[in-house]
Amino acid sequence: MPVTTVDPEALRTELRAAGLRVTEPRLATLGVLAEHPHADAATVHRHVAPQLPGSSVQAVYNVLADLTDAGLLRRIEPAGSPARYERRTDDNHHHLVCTGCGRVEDVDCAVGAAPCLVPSQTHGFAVSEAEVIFWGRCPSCSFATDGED
Amino acid sequence: MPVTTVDPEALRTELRAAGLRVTEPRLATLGVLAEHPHADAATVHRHVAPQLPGSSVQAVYNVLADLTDAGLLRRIEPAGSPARYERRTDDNHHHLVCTGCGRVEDVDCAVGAAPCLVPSQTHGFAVSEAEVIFWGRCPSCSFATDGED
DNA sequence: CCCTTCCTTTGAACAGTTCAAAAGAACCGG
DNA sequence: CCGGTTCTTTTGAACTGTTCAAAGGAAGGG
Repeated sequence: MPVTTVDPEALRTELRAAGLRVTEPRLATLGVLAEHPHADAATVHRHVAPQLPGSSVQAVYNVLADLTDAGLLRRIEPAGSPARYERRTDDNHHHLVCTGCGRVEDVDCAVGAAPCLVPSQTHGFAVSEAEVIFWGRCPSCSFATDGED
Repeated sequence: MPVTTVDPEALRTELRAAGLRVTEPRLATLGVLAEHPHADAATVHRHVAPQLPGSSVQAVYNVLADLTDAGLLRRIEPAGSPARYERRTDDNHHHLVCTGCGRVEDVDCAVGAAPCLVPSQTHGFAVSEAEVIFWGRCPSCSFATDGED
């Protein structure tokens, strides 16, 4: 199951397998996310627009929502950032988010399956997933700590 | 360092210690959060309003922002929920969030100090905190899984 | 090739939050 | 105890990111 493919043929297959129709906006969106992981809706639209003149931001939102529902995309919402989307849905990994610029990087999880962590108290909850976000300063922002905050 | 105090005297001391002036809106907000941990801005306002007639939602936002900056409150933003605030700032604990109703519960962290977890790859980031959110269904929502989703 | 279903577009609306200026209250000094 | 300065609150509006709804258009099965 390729996860960062840009090959249109593979994208077609992925869409069909998920029970979705193959359309240009969807192919373009998946293509953009393959090259720009963790892009938000506005970023996806910015990169999709040149290939699909006249496409709207709302169209991107629709596509992203459909693909997310179908399990082809995973949506992450770090505090203070707009929602971001990524194609790595098959593994359980975590994120490293820069408190300065919002940059997001993937961090592999030691345990492959969710939930990789178990809470010490469950309060009766049926826990399905453990979401981990590591907050820190990326290399670029570490040098510019003065003016910030 | 009391953390769930409603005693006005202790709240005063806390504010002064943080270098903030003691005002009714702030005392009321801290009081509400002591009784309703993980309340969002609207909820805080709803509980503050009766004691302080004429207070606005914006006033609550200001107070919450000030107290958060001063370190008296911690702000958490689970995906899909408005920002929530809590008074437990001195320990490093995590959260259990219900995917059905958004209910939030505290989960103690095995390791007291942040970051309690270390990422397997740092990508050059200076990691300061590991935020963990356990997603699941609370007891009430577990019974009503049918209609949902 | 047609029909049904799903998708995209368009336009508007919405929630949560933030911004800015003026009025008011808290604290420090005398 | 009182005045002045500084910090807070109020008021009103604006903004971002996102969602909703109706109508036109395209994809895919027969």
